[in-house]
Amino acid sequence: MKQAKSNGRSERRDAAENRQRILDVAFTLFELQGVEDVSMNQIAAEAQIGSGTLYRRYHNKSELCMDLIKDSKELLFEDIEVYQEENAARPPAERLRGLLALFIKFKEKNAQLLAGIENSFSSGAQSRTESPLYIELHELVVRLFEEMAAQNGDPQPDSVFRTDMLLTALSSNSYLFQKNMRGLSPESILEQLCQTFI
Amino acid sequence: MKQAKSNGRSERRDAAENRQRILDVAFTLFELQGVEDVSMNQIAAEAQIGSGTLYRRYHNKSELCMDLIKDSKELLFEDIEVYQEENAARPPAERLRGLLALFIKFKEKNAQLLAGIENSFSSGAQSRTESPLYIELHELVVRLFEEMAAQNGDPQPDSVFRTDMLLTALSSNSYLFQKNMRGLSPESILEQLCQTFI
DNA sequence: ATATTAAACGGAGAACTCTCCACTTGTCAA
DNA sequence: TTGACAAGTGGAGAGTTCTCCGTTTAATAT
Repeated sequence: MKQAKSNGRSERRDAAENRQRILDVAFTLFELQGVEDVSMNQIAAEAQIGSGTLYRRYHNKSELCMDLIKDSKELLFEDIEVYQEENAARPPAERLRGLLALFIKFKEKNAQLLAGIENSFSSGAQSRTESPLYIELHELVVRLFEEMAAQNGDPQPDSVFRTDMLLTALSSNSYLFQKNMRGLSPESILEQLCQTFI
Repeated sequence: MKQAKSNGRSERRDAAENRQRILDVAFTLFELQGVEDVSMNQIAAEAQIGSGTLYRRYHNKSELCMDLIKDSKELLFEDIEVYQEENAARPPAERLRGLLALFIKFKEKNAQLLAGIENSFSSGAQSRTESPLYIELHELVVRLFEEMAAQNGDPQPDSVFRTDMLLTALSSNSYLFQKNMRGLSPESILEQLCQTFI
């Protein structure tokens, strides 16, 4: 994990220790009290560092959550890739459904952190749509939509737009609303999404 | 405007004056600095009231924005009603498109306040989907979708879900993303929405 | 008029996010 | 080894949102 900075010197040892401590503390605290109810201050205090140090590494809680979820995210994309390869023969619509199913499973497993990511984007800054998770997923989905459009000679419904809508529908806000207010199960959400967008 | 409270005494005169002052100050300040950059404190100070008094009337900036937008909202619904009546003969898909066009015009005219409403929902509290604007719009759109479903005997795509998706696509987040990042004009957004959801 | 009282008031202060910057400390080159 | 210095640190403090609660006051009943 050394040479973290792509240019210049490698990360200082004490800095690396602090980073690890932050991650550990955050993980534990999130587990214990829920992401929403843990403040950056609390994390800093518990990790025995100044809040400035914490903010130096993570500009906001979002970024911290992203770092915490990185491994799961990589697993997700591996799963997706395997699935896509194993089902390369099947029609793209079906492969898209498979991808969505995997993503929904991922959402269920990381609901808290994902909600934390979306709710804690600091004011004027970036949004959900600029996170690597969004961008990478977007790419994959667009490709599938374009494959679908190529098969039937339809007057190309803009794949990028359609993908944005589909992923917006899977944002924590929208997804949790469907679960909690409309009472839909993950399975029926998947079903409805396919019916609406595919 | 007296007897505002449905039960009990009428609103106190000084309270009414304060309310008006708050609204005036907020309107001016929002105009001057942008909704995002005006704090509740600032409004209270400028209106010469304690912040407690401000919060007593509006639990958060969202509610204040909602009060400020009330008149425009009513105009919107009048416009929609007129349009629906004048075009009652046309197919529901077309009427839905008309409704969306009116709503988008409304969004353009009230972009700042609407964004303020969606961004300032205080933490655990209610969301976009519980505002009267959402609920009323939802009702109208569901009706249109159901009319559409009734005409062709399709295996009823759930109108409620479809409406939620459509309105989510028109939330400030999603809408502004399409405008600013994807570079779509209001017209092309309307076009794409129809292609995707109708 | 006067008393009563629910409503309205205001501002201190708790809890938070995030910035700033003077200070400290690993690291690397000499 | 040592010294320069970029990197890292910490905590005060500015600016927010929102709550709490003792005080004031307008509207009503008497």
